[in-house]
Amino acid sequence: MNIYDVSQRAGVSIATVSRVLNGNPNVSDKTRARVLQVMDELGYTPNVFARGLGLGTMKTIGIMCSDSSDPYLANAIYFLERELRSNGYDSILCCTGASLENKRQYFELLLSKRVDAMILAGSKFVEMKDRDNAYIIEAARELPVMLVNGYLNAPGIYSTVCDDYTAVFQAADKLIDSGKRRILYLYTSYSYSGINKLQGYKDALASRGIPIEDALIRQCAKNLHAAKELLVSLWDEGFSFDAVMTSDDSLAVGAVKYAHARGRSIPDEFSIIGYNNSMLSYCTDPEISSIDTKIEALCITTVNTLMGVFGGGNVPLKTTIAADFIQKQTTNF
Amino acid sequence: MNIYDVSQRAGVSIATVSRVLNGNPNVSDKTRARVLQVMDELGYTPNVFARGLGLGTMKTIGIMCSDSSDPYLANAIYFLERELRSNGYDSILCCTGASLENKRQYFELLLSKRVDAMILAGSKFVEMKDRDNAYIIEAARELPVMLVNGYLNAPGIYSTVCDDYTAVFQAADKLIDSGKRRILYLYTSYSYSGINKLQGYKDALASRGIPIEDALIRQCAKNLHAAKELLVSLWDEGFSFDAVMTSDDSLAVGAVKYAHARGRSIPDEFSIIGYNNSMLSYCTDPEISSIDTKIEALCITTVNTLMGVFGGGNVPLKTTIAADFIQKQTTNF
DNA sequence: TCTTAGATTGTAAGCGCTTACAGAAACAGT
DNA sequence: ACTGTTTCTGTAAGCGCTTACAATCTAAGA
Repeated sequence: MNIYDVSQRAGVSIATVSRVLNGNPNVSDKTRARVLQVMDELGYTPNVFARGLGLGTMKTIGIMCSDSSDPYLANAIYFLERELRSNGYDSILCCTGASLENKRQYFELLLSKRVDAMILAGSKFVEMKDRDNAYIIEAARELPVMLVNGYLNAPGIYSTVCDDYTAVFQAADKLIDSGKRRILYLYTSYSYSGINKLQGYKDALASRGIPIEDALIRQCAKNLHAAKELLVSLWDEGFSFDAVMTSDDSLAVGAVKYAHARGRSIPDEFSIIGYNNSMLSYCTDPEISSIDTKIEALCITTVNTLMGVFGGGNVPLKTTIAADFIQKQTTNF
Repeated sequence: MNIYDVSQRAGVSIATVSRVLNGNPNVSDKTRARVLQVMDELGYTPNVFARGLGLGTMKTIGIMCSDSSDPYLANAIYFLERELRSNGYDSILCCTGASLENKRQYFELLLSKRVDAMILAGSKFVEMKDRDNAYIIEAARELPVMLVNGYLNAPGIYSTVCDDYTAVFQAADKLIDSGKRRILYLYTSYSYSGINKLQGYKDALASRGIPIEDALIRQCAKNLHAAKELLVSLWDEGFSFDAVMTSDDSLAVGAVKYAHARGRSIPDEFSIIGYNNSMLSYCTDPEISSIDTKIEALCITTVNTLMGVFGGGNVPLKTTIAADFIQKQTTNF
């Protein structure tokens, strides 16, 4: 059943039906009502392909995320999806994995689907080397590219970021207030937000006159057991520390396990601060104090910004949202 | 740039280009090579709308899940997506939330997008009341509907399920072997798999001559704190139990918290078995023994079955996959 | 060299919709 | 009643692709 059937039954031309479909005001109320009724009677739904062909758009946004099984990103997907839908857009999801080549490939794939915009969820999409981001920058000339928690300075690329720097700075500051001096910093990768977090840590220490020791700053696979083992081995080597901040909750879970394994008492003797305030931070005993990056707000802002771009409004290229420190049981502020 | 440009440049007709695009064998090798080269030179990608219009399909599968932030479903999404893509299909994801009305609505939405099939991930899509499933059964007359871990007996509905019954039966049996007699069963909902799990529990007890007490079978919100509170209050009321099995890892995490709160020693005095073997079960200390439902295998099978359906093969309506018991630290088998 | 089947390619008619443009209808002003 | 406007509707030309069918070419056999 197609637009022609509807037009026949309603006794009008297909152009009129199409106008009704598209909310064109040049249709008399009477005609519009009749057409709508016929559509309803027939249970007509327009063919999206034909529509897309004519309009050149299918009201679909491409969402890329590096790993939907990361609870943080899974949440992001959920919120992005919900917000897009409430604005009348659908989404095509691509989980790219970590490899740059995959990201490029999936990106192309989404572009070939003629999506109206791309949302890259998670900071993993911005590479350190500029030339590795060329494919994004180039695409942004054709369609809006939205980065959730990432930043690239190029026309057509809109960023919604969390103020990770301040969040970590303040959290570290509180740790220092609570008497900690040897604060370990565990991070998983040098992404846009990863760099900001690390800088927040360094500046907080510096601002309190605490020397920054490279040995206290450690990279670690994003895996709770890896984090636990790292801390255990550092400790067993005699390396001392009285708190740990991590760039991700999963590492903080590992820190709790380390503390249990080596009998360190939390939070007084040993404090832990995670990041993302994900479900993981509620699973351990004690529950992990963590930084809530307001993922829902980030996603809402991202979609609102995108709609602004579609609407032709003058939209800021970068929006920053403040994070919240969520005090649970691994700190005693 | 379109197929016409390519045809011009390659000195052939658009029909030939189209044939190359579709892998039609009636093209000489020489011509094919030339066309492919021109496509490459021009960076040509076919317009999906036009293609969809012509073919009546866009090689897109609708995926519905009730909640992508559930780690189990997030994983499912990841695997489904990956498998579909490797078969040349894209996916449109819808996270429906719990309400039946939403599910219906999103279902319609995906149908209107002319997806080639629907995958419903998670057992939450099969309602207890048959008439609430009517919309699915009806849709299955038009296009394949795949249930991941759910079962509906109707033409066109293909199920890939985990053998939850046996998994729970055997796990309960081992608990009994290890000396437990008062085994609490915590479940979140009466879904297809929920019913099977519960039956496995009951039959295991019955087969060992242990009476089934209704008071030992408890429903609980899917929330670790709710589970903890439930156990704490049962215990404080003097209700005794020496093990707990849950229909979801999140409840098992709550059980660990309860054990810590009330000083019960795991696993000897108190054993815990979770379900899904998700990341949550690795976060606690001790880590939770859990049942691995082979989500990856389920997803692979689902997609393979779907491809079989597309290929016109004779495909079983229901495939069952065995689960694995993963022994960690909350049991001592 | 002439046929002829088989391989290859081209022509043109859709697929269902949008929309520029033209035409009809309605209405007000004279 | 006659124009000039304004409002509404219809016609028809795409959008870029697929594919049935017709046309052409090739090469083997007579």
